[in-house]
Amino acid sequence: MNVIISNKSEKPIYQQIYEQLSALILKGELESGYCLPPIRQAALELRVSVITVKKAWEELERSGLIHTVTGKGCFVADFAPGEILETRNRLILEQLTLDAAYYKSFGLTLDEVIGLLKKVYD
Amino acid sequence: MNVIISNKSEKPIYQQIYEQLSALILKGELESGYCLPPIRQAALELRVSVITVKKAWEELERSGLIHTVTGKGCFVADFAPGEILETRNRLILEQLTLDAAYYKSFGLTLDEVIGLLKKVYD
Amino acid sequence: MNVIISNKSEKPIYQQIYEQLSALILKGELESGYCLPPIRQAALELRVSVITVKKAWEELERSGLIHTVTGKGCFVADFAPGEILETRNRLILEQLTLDAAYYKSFGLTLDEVIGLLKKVYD
Amino acid sequence: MNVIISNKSEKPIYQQIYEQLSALILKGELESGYCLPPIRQAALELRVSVITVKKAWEELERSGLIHTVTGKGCFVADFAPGEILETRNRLILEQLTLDAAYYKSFGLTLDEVIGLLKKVYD
DNA sequence: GTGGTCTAGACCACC
DNA sequence: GTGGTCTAGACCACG
Repeated sequence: MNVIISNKSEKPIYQQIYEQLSALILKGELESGYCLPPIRQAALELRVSVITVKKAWEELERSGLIHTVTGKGCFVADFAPGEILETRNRLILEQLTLDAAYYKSFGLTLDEVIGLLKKVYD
Repeated sequence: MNVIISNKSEKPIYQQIYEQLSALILKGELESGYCLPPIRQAALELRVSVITVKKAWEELERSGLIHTVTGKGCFVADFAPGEILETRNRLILEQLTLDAAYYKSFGLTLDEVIGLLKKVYD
Repeated sequence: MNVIISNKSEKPIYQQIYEQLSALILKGELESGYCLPPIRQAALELRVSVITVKKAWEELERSGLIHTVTGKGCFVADFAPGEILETRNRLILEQLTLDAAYYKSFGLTLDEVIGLLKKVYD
Repeated sequence: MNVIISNKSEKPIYQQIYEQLSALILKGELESGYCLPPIRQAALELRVSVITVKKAWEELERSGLIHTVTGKGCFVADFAPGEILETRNRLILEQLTLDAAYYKSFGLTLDEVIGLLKKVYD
């Protein structure tokens, strides 16, 4: 599953799961048609409630990243060629826009941000 | 006060106040020794609860940005020369490190991030 | 068999099969006495479980549309003259009544519904 | 609240609540800014679990019909002029398209459907 | 007071 | 076996 949960994070657990799985799918590490583990098994592995896992799965389905077949399981969705890249870029751009607003609120110029980014981007 | 509150933001109100005031202080727009308005007056201006304002003030004090004098008011803290810049950079670096981790989780290279950042950084 | 199954439909598979077969019978495309394929063969053709096919067959028998003869097979039922039309109309009227209630709950008049229906009824 | 729940319906309870409330909002019976009852109170009135109500409320928010303010309550959203009509028509058209497909599967002509509709549309 | 999240445990429909 | 729904009850953050 390769999902790490932190109880200390201010983010709700279901969202941590959602974000990590969506990242895995959008990076292509989980291929189309791949069958996710059953929610009850995933709940055991992650040591969270079944409902918490289900909530994350629901978000993934709502985003069009997985497809649920009742009685069979949940499968990574098919993507049209290029669609996966497009979705990835949209998600990242949304985040970047928020981040940029934050930096600007401190009066940072674009060049300053780039300079700092180079330092922390291992 | 120059603080804008949005009920539609997913951020709690006290945090919106905290972030905007800390940005004002760290940008130097509120000088050392400046006296913040009494919380009751600020609450009226911002149309929020006194409790909410108090919580924001407490956060500012915890960050060392303001200093409360009982019975007199809350004052923007004194900063040693350069200290204000240092504090600003520390806050920004913390955020940038988190952001960088997020971008990397999608497999983006530093150059790609910089390219996107240039687009959204008006 | 002329039955199309969609895993992406929100309807359960057995119901998809039931609806399509009942429509075929009520439209007269499957005549009285016609012998349905054995459930195992139907399951292979439709690429679904035998249990699923059996459930659809059971629904058809419950509706009086087919008749099972143990050891021989399942046959489309005999209809008295006019009976098939009557059954068809009863099923459709049940659905139409439900639909009409839904439209009315939004305050639509009969004329508005008819107008919209003309647009979507290719 | 004017919501009627049927345990006999094949539709899940949260969806029944969602559909009826969205109909009320789209019909304009609940005006913009109207504050829905707290989920716990609604749960008592409707004699269902708090979570079930919450699920319905979440769907409403996802559809853009209500707006949740943590700690204050849930309010009927503001609509741009005409937007509410547009949304209403979109929802109804979706349903009508499904219904039309069903009628056509039985071989009904448009005129036949209209004829039957006139009978059941009180 | 409000909503947000999480839990454990149950029953059902479907395959 | 799978997911879908519902329950009661708990704790937290926010105002």
